[in-house]
Amino acid sequence: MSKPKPTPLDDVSKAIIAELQEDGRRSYAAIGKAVGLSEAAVRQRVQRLVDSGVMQVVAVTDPTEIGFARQAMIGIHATGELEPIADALAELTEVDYVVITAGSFDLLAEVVAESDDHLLEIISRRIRTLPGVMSTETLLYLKLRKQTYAWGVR
Amino acid sequence: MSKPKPTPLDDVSKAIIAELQEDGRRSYAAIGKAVGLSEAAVRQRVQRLVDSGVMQVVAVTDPTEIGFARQAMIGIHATGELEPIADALAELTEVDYVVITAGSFDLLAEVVAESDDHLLEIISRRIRTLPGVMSTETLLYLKLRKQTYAWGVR
DNA sequence: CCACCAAGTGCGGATTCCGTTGCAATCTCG
DNA sequence: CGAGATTGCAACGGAATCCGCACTTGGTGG
Repeated sequence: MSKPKPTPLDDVSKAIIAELQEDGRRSYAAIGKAVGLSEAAVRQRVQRLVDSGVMQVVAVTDPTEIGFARQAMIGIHATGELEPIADALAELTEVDYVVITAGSFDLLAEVVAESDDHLLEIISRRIRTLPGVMSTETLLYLKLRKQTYAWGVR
Repeated sequence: MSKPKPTPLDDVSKAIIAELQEDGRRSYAAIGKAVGLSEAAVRQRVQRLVDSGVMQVVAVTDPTEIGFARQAMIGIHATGELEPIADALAELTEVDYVVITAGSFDLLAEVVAESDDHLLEIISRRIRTLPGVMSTETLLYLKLRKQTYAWGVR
């Protein structure tokens, strides 16, 4: 939600995040015991982390398991400013991931669709028509092999 | 964790997942009210969904916020069987995302690293040396614009 | 027909959550 | 300096939640 946070994030908060990366429903009391803080303090910090947009606790799934049959990464070549294009992509509900990159593509967007038709429509009607988009390349997902959220639990 | 799950997943479970995609810490009682089930039934279903590997409730963050400065998507061209390569990539802790794709790349792997040196080491020493990997292309992330987990909350 | 299994409900008791209060350390300026 | 503001944490009590268990209910198959 917010951006004004160049805070480096202290070790205790990192430990709290690590706990919640393992199990997002772990109790504040248990986390407190693990990181050496009271339950209320943990609750406060979690609230702050969520409010500041640093962390969110959510359910994640393999989309194919819940009826989204087609997924693809779209590599995009563009001209001009990239951020407005990224913003436009981000507004599409079928696009769940947008990154600006340095490499052979200017942008990457991950698309989750219900069918081939649906996927085709998103790419050709929603994405390729955006101003600034020169060309796209579709990398259709055949198999999702790993999906982890445990950075920092090294 | 498990694979023996061709279950299509019923509407109630989808609704539960949708609730937890909005807020992973929402109470079982509140979810039960929303989907029309008792608290205990919701608890059972969530437990089952997690145990079967369909869903997990976790904290997610923007890695740059917690000290991982460099991220990149690695596009990989390979020969032979792709699954063993995907498995090998999945074993690397710095790799948080692995997909087998149909397109100009055979595999995509997302890497989270602490520094340029770290990133370089992973790519050149860990990934490019894997048997079957012919060539790689690094798409360095400049800016993560969107990261959503709310499939099904359309 | 009945045993069996899966899934749901109802019900305490233990635990957790949550708002509030109080305290100590740190910041802030005049 | 030093009074006031701010921040972060501990403590606490009432409300809500979680959790395990026993008890229905609705298929399913022998």
